[in-house]
Amino acid sequence: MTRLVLPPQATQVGLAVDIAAFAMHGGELRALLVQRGELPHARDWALPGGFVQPGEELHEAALRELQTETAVQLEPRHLEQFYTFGEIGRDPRGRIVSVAHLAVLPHGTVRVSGGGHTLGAEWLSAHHPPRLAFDHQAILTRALLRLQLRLEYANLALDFLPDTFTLPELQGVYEAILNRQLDKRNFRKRLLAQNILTPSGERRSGVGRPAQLYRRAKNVRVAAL
Amino acid sequence: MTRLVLPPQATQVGLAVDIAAFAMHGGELRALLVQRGELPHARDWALPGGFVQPGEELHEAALRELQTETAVQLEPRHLEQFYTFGEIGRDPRGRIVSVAHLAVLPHGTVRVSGGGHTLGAEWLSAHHPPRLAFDHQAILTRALLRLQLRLEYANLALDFLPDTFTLPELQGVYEAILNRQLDKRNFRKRLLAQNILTPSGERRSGVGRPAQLYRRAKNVRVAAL
DNA sequence: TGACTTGACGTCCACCTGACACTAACCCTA
DNA sequence: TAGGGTTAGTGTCAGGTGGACGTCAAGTCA
Repeated sequence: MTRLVLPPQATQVGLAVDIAAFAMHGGELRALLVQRGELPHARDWALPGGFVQPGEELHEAALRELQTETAVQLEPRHLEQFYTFGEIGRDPRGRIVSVAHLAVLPHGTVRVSGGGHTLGAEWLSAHHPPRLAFDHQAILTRALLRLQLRLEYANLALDFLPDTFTLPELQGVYEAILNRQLDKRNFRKRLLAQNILTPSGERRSGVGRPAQLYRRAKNVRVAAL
Repeated sequence: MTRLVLPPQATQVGLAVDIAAFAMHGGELRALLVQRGELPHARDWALPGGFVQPGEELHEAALRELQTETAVQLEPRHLEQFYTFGEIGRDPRGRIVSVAHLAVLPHGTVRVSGGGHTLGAEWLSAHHPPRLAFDHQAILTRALLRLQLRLEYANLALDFLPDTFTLPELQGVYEAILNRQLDKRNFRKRLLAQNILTPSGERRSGVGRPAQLYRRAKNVRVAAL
């Protein structure tokens, strides 16, 4: 085979991935953020992410960075590439192109800890995050939009909850993601009509009337981003 | 300011853009393809595209490549980045990441000519293209899906037509993009209800009953991808 | 036991969508 | 000039969807 070389005008750039990972926490939609330990933007909050290594696929890099920076282990199906940020000047270190990924964290993956070059990792408000490094606010905003779009078709919300859950809890997830209130009755009607929930038979007590517990119906395909 | 350097593990990759450009031609949806003049995949058909140059934004690179390879001059608003293809091995020359763009060619931009390193440029069937180089078939397929999605909300179809057009012509655009037949009466109902068309008063003769000519209504924002 | 809290439920209306068949206007040819 | 060919143009009905809305039910707790 003929020896092939890159043409000289091919720009060499740094290739990175960033991950906007979401979960429910305290009845609120939260994003997984890390506090940077290095320049540039040391001590600022940022999305987890980093450089793709040679021989590594984009989604592999995203999973690895998530793992090392926040100790979150994620399955590939919870990850979706959604936009690539390549603007000149977005990173002071040079031309760095970042392929941004959206991640939905299944309930239980919530324990995080800093690692790698970070000072720590935390779940912070997705709709009102602190000041973010680089162009990460733009990335987060776009990720939220995508998440809201996805919510409509895929039965994505179930991933935010444990195996069994009540309808009001599920509604809470929708409201947290969409950032607006929904009507109780219409919500039930819609969700139950989809036949993706089966009552577990048990009920959950608390304040007020106990709620029926549901689980994902047997034949329902798990949501893939 | 502290001197910043890229960390050593940062993968340097070739950064490219590819463009899936669509137009109507002969009552059919067509994609703009070029015949490669160089290895690899010499003489194969491919999407127009190429390497991003230093100091060049992604969308600028896309517009430039389109211009040099196909002589098509396009406004930025007709261009939308939609997915990034970065799989290892997608290009035999090494790690090359391509940011794929979707382009809608306004009517009249149809004259093309080969240029750059290509043997020629042509409008070929979008739904049944020839064998394509690299992973360009996957890119094209994804672009088509995005185009179909976009068609629903944005009033994207108008860009495929000249200033004045008939309703049957517009319906033809929808059908070509969606790749299925639509009902005349329902189509008219839907489109006219949107108040984005105004009758020009004139009519177009041909075979059969002359059709009313319409134009884009005054206050309608032009579709932006 | 009564007040409070939260869950559960049904109806109505507006709107949208899709299915469906006939008439109208023009051209061309015999 | 009459008739056939061809395409444009129109309305109705049924079913489904989505949103607005109030009331009763089942617990907890003081």
